[in-house]
Amino acid sequence: MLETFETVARAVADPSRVRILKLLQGGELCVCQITTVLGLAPATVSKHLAALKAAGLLQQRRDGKWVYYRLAERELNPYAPRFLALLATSLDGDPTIAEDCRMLAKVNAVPLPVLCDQGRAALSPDVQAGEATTCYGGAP
Amino acid sequence: MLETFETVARAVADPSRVRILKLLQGGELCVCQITTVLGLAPATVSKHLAALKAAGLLQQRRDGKWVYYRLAERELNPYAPRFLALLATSLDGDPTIAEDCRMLAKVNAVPLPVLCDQGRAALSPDVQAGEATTCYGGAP
DNA sequence: CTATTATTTCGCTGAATGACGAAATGATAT
DNA sequence: ATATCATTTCGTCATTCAGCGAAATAATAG
Repeated sequence: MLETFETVARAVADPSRVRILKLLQGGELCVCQITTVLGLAPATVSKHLAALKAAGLLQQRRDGKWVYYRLAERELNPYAPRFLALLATSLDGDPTIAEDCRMLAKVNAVPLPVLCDQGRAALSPDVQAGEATTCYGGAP
Repeated sequence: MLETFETVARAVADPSRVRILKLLQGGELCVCQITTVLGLAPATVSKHLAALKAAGLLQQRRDGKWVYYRLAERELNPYAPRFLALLATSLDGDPTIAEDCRMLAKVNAVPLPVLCDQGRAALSPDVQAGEATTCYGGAP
């Protein structure tokens, strides 16, 4: 029980994993999308996702070649929902999280095959003016 | 901001530190009391307490030779109260936490000078029957 | 069946950390 | 001042872990 709690707490105690969780507040994303936003190696991201899933914070879904992750709605770990709730109302003003959010908007504009192939090189060099790059419910 | 969050999350992501926080739900305790309950070296406990304090989860008070720690009521870290609230309603059924609670009852029965001097050797060999060793509001 | 592609696992390295004993600090008491 | 005692800091060791590249796996495409 203490160990169960610790697993979730440890999962949340890493900035990269928090960034992933905040990204997924906007809905499910495939691994290559997350990888591109974070700017980390696929192996690293995959490990983080495995840790978050092991903590009951994420769920997985396979669609063809792509694996999509989303915030857990199933309660595998009794503490997971509480940490997710805490996170849902935290860090929205953080510059890194905000930047990730902007980056996600760009990533969403690129088809998956192109994104997976080219990574960040597939992104538009700058945000198009006039486009409402809303993130997920938060203020700009 | 992300770093501020991380500091609290990391502080909570260790079982010894969680045990300390749960112990302090019953009110302030001096270092030697915490040390005795946890069964760890004073140096180790001191470091944990410093980490918890740095995370804004604890406050300190000196009374003569003794230093008392308590859960922070001052908001030094904006995320600290939320983690404390989460912890307040967590782990009450955990065996380790429950055992710590029983141990605390014994510790409270010993005067501080004796406890600091003798450590666990000062504790009664077993719980006295008929004594209501209530912990902190939780069910037995 | 054989690429090709997305993701995961493996093996490694450098950095962070929990544990302890020993020494330093802060405070009281003699 | 000197001694004593509680706590903290320092130095060390073993373990853990984030990050990466390379190799393995899983799934589609040809």
